[in-house]
Amino acid sequence: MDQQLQDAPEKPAKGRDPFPDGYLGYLLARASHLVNGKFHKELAREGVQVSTWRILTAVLDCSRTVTQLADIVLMKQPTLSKALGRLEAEGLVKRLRLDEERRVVLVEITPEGKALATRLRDKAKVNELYLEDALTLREMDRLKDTLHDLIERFP
Amino acid sequence: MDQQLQDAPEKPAKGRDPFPDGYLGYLLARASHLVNGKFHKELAREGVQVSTWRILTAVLDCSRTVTQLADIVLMKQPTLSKALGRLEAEGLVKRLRLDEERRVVLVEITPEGKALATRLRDKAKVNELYLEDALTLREMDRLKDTLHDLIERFP
DNA sequence: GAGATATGCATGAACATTCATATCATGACA
DNA sequence: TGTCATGATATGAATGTTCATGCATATCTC
Repeated sequence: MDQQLQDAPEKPAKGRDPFPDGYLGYLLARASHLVNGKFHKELAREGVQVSTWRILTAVLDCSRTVTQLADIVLMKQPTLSKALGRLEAEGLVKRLRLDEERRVVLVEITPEGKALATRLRDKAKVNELYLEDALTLREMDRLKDTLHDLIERFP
Repeated sequence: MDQQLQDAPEKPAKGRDPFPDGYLGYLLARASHLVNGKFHKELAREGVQVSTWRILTAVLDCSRTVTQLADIVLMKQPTLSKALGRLEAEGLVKRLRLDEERRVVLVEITPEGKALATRLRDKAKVNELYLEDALTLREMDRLKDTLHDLIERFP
């Protein structure tokens, strides 16, 4: 048992993996945690919450309704509504109720929000460059394509 | 702007994506959310928490220290300590302080825990079969290899 | 071998997320 | 037009997570 404790579990050797190492769900979670975690720490250093980053980025180029946005940013709708409250209080987004369909709220970024989002997005792009130490550009593109397919086709 | 609101944002067409769709961090998060989310709903139906599933699976084949385990299950150490308290109260794991190194706590699965974990793991394997509707086995293997490489080599 | 430093885990208070449900708007239809 | 089913968003209470920190143990240095 001591031997099992000594080697670092975070980097399982390719090939063995009983579980959860060979389980795609785990690999995806781990890769996501790793890649995003690095950037999230940068955000934390700037005092920016992850939800702020996700939301602003998602509405930077185009306004979205709350429900659409919840799907994009991978949050439950109530979680998002509360996060929007915070962002609105900070003046980073505005909520507008649509006239044509008064149940719907459109989330729109403010100039302040746009400034912050643009700055963060640039940092994120830099962060993505670190990936080139781990994967070739070819592998990256293939990985992105595969993930796109998975996302589009998963039941 | 209406047009942008009408089409489903969750399935971006391959090729366009300014941001975040073309951002690998987002694709990984989304794929992980999708694949794991489906299984997590199954767990919820059985009244099993995600943390329970992750922890039990991680110690099913081999005991781990708290710190090791926190890394494996992608949780912060305090979060894990509290989850372990719950699991221990339910009789699914035991915590043993090591004699050789009395700072360290070893987390060991109990027979009850093993029974539950085995059952859940089987369900997870079934869940993974759904992936075959989205990706070929070849693509799956390649994806797993790429993720392994990414995890091993990311700075 | 005593003091300084580091490591592993636990815990309380602050904060975020979630579930269930409320609220309000819309559309269908009798 | 009034009622009902449905949809979009908000909110309160319960729950979970995290940060900061505490305590105990181990290691290092002189």
